[in-house]
Amino acid sequence: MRIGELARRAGTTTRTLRYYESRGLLPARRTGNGYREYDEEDLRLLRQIRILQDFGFGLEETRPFVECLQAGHPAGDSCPASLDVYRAKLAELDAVVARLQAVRDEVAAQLARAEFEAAADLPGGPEPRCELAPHPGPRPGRPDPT
Amino acid sequence: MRIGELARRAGTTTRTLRYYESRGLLPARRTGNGYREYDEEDLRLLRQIRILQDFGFGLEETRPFVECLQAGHPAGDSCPASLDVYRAKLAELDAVVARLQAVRDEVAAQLARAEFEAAADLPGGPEPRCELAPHPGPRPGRPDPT
DNA sequence: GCTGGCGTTGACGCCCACGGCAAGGTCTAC
DNA sequence: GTAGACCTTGCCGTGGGCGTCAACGCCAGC
Repeated sequence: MRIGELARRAGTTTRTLRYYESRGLLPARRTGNGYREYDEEDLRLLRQIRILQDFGFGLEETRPFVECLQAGHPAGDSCPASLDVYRAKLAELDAVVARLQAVRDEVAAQLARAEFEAAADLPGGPEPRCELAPHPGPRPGRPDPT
Repeated sequence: MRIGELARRAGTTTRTLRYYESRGLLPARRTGNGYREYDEEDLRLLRQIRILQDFGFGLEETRPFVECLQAGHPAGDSCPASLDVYRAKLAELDAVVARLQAVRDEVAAQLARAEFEAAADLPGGPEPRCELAPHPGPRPGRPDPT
């Protein structure tokens, strides 16, 4: 099949397939007129790439899976190199999630504090500020020059 | 103070400060010779930007905080617009964390399955494959959650 | 005067996975 | 013979937050 059909069947674009080939990820045979020629095996490789891409894997990270399939293994993750990528991605995801969770909690704390201070400033007196603002400053809103 | 000193005191670079100015985030006065001139208030604004940047806020998301300080408020998050940014970022972080967590679990499941299949293939006979790869289609045994 | 350390603007590079467009070649159908 | 659907290569654009020159101006010290 040619590039357009492969793209349609894999739910992607010809531009993407040409990009993969330029990266050496999905090489194509050529017909006499220079057109790229693909087969069902290429469709399998491509689907493997797309699955991993959907998971957020980088293109280079999909390479071991593709090479594993090209080597004739039953699945893209039948090879040790693919498992290593799985493990590395898992560790990376754990690290990212932990970091984002920490940021999330910090932002939540800042929001709670700021909301509390706003509520303390508006209705009652300026009393609660004695602990929250260490040194005296200009109290409420000044006339803004804009 | 001039741009180099401000950059040093804020732990950033002159390139960054010029970039902020080009974005209209941290405008600078100019001395007679064209040099940028900053004061302590600019340092406060810059520190506010840096804190939020470290949290992963985009530059545009820091703008309400900077404007809040410029308007004379005691803190960058003393204004409703800043609180809105906090809330939006919180929701965004929750969504991202949930998505990454789901991907993480999926990758963990794929890894466990692939490791199991590899262990089943290596030591014993090729028996277990009769169920895992019955026909040459892509049969990675995905959990099919939906 | 000359060196060196500051400052200025402008422009390009980077990363990543493509999208979009231009200018052309190729094949099929009518 | 011609429309139009496909294909080719090549190059620029995208977004975010800067890094890294390049080429020049300003100023202090010796």
